Amino acid sequence: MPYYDVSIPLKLKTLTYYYESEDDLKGFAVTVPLKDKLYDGIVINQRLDKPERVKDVKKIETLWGQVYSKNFIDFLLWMSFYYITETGTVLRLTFFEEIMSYLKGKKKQNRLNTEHKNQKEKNFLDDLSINQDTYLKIINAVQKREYKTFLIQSPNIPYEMKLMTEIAKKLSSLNEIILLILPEIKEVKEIYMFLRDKLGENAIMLHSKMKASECYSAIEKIIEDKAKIIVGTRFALFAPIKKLSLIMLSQESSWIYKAEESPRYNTREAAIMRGFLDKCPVVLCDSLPSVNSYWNSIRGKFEFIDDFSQYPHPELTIVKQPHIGIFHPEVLLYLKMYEKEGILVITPRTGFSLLRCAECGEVLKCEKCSYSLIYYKDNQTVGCNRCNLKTKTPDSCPYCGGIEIHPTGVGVERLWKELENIFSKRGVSIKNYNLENEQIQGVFIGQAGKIRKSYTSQFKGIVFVDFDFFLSIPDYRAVENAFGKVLSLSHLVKNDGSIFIQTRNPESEIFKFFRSYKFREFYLYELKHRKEAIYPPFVRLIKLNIKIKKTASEDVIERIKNFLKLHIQAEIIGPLKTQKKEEIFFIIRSQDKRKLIEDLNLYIDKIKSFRGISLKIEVDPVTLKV
DNA sequence: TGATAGTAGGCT
DNA sequence: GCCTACTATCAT
Repeated sequence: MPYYDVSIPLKLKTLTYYYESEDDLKGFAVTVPLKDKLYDGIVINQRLDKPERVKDVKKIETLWGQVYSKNFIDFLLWMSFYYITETGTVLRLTFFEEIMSYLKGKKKQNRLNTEHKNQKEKNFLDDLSINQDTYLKIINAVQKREYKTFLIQSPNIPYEMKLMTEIAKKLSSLNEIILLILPEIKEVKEIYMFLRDKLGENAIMLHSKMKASECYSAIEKIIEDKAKIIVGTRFALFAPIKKLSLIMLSQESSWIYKAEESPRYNTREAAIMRGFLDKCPVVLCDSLPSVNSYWNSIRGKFEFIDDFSQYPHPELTIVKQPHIGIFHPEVLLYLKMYEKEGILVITPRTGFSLLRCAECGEVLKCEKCSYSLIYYKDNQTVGCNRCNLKTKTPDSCPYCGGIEIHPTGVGVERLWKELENIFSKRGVSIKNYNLENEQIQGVFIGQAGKIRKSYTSQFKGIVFVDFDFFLSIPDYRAVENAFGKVLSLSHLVKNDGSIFIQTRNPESEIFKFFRSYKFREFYLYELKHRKEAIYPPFVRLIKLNIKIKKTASEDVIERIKNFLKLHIQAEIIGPLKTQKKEEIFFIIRSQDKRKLIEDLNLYIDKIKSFRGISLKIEVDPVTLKV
């Protein structure tokens, strides 16, 4: 009697059912009984015997037909294995609900047509050009129908978008189905609009802010093979496309690609695996590819394409952040010379500044979470961005009692004041940079984390103030991220423009790579350091987050640690504290990357069964902080 | 000692 | 996701 493992979109692993059919039902939608209810699920695989421990195997109630390809099921299984989660949790990412309502014929009532107005006479993408060699390489790779990953270092983000649209145009004319993924919804819409103008109904959009009915009709088009180009956010990687020809990922190093809920997958890694299983090429683009991806190109796993050096770039100047005043004289001069052509000044934080005790040199920190406190000069308060707490500015240093506390570092408030001082007499307007398509004239202020990328506005220059903040973030990827940020904004600068970076330590080794865009040396430097510090990509890190409930016995943590040490052949770091008292985490580190995941899959149920805890697992964590 | 609430475990 | 069985707590 044939048995089938069925996954149901619940936090649940596969369950076994039988069905009188010798067919391989892998990828079929089915309805099965569970407890005393019926659930829809998907057949994951066929098996000859029932699992030993199960007494009565129930029967598959209804067979709905094949909805996922076998490759796609393998992709789900890989997701479940690699991220150490139940198959059901992964299944929930795959538009299963939409597929079932399609099969059951419950077509959504008001087919909200996403018909868009044939507006836009001109799009910023029209004028851009791309490297024809790169274009042809990708088209050729698609026609070979083999897995292969390209890593393209792009000159800027608009270039990536243009490359995507050109390739989409060509491949849709050849009847290929391609998936374009970008980090932000705004960017997805931009490309979608452009492609809709050129290619009409062939292009569809998929992102998490779409209405249920819009999402449904998108999935319907995919099922009926009417969609040739699927453009979306990471959400779209799990679209039930039967035969993919190409996956392209813009800004592969973006932190937005990391899912924040279980399964905490990394879109880049998942996209590569989907391409591998579907036997199609994967193209990763970034102006500053992640160290991880670059390493993969060094060791021959990816083909590296340098389109960055094919195009001119703004001059990058690194100057000393002065102790008094905010701007280096050279920067000040530049501001005064080019203020009419538009200059964007970027600071890492809100408020006026941080505070530092002149006696002991400590920067004032939040008592609860030890984040640096932000000083708001106007109302004489200090606040913690993480805990959202605001208190009166202390009169004395909490560490040494000293009474000389000075502002240090630069925030938005302080920038405003300084720029007003410099420019008020000259009648120059100072504005917050947040609107799109604004007339660029005068001096703009932006806070690094909040800048929304525009693809049309162009400045004469960008100035990064207090850049050291980005480098001091406690994350092994801080350097990579800091310079990634600079390059991801470089398209906002005209070709004859300049980017200034103000730092307290301009002699530092890392800046020498960026002065002349010497990326290879940067990567080698960074990789050397990671190897020495035993960090990825040379090892695998897994974070185990443990919430301790009231019912837990006092020594659970100790017992879990002993269990891990006994069964997992890896370095167990922790328990480490989080800012929440009832939550701790372990970092598990191993050079045998595959074995670590295998071992954890083996023992995860045992770890979960410790009483009074709830466990969250994160493979390849983005940051070691919580 | 039984009602009640909150929670942990299993489902094939 | 949902049902059930368990246990801690408290009023009776």
